[in-house]
Amino acid sequence: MNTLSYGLLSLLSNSADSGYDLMRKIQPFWPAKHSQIYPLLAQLESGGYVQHTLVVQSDKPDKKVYSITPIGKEALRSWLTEPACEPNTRDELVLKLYCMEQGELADIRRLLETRVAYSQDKLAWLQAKLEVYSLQQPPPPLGTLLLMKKAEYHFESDLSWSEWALRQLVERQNQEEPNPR
Amino acid sequence: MNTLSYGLLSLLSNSADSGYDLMRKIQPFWPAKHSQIYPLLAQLESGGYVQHTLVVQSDKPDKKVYSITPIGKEALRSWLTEPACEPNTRDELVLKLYCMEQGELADIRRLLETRVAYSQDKLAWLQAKLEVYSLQQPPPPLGTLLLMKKAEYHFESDLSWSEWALRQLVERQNQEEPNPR
DNA sequence: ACGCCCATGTAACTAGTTACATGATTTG
DNA sequence: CAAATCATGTAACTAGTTACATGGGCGT
Repeated sequence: MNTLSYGLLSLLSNSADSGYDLMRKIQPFWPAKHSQIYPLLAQLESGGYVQHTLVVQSDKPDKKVYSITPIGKEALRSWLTEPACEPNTRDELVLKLYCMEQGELADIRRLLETRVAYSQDKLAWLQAKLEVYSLQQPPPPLGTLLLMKKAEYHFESDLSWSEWALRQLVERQNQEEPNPR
Repeated sequence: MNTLSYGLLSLLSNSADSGYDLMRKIQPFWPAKHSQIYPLLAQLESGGYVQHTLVVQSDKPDKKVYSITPIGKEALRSWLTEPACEPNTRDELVLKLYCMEQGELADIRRLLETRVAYSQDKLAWLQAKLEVYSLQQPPPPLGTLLLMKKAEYHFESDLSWSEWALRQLVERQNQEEPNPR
């Protein structure tokens, strides 16, 4: 049982889902491809943590809808008593910024502009989703709200930072080419 | 050439360093163990991107100090012209929060308290480091500043979120046990 | 017609972690 | 006297990505 397995159980503890949907839902919190998820679900099923029923669809391919079992819930319960391991972030942009002196300012500027746009998109998408959730009756479980708020905090700060960084860069650029013409 | 290789080159473009030091410096931006770094450095050397000189030390074990070559700098230059891939974060805590209904509120509370303390520590450490850097003469390269500021933004937001989440949880806890005695 | 979305799976590979191995020096 | 730090490396494993494979429906 690795972290991704627990993550899948965690999603299933809120609602039954197909492997395909689990894959998309877990992306923002724990990136994983379908090729990793399908075998894990089979493994979880053979361990008795989940079970599936085949749902036949006419317009779309048939799917396996997985649901959590009492054994799965017990596994989550004991997992929750253990401390969480430290979060880790891998961001290629920061590695690039560290050696920015080696390249063209225009390239670095493009990288930062891309990041600004990315954060804006993510933030807008999240806020739309939070809006929907706030109107929902009955209100969604507290866990869901905490997650979405965490993502909102994160992208707000990422946006602020990247905008600030871009301003720093533009300042530097102006210093290097003062008084055009 | 994978991202970690470029990351090592990026660090070396600012200062020559031993594998051991590179390992510690790259941690915050791209977690990696020494067992991954040493073979990569050997590979980078055989590709002509870096070279090392043996530095004999009396009080500590001898070390190999790597420095970047013109070929390495050229590799960085072309890497900087390519777009950076999207950042990804893996945080076990969010997976745990998502299934918090399955466990005890006290356990969840402990998890959040741990996170609050963690963010506070990181933030304090960073701000001390930023303080040192601001006094430094000559000022450090812009890239370094951008990175440290990014980390500061990040831990500030993480701290705000985790404190907010903890308040939400305590509220919920009070609702469940109203008017003690 | 071409490509994307849905849906599931396996095979081959790369990336990353844990464990094994060694050994001196400093700190509690 | 035990544990941490410095320093390098390899071996064995787990985790994660890319590529291969299939196939109907839907939009342009």
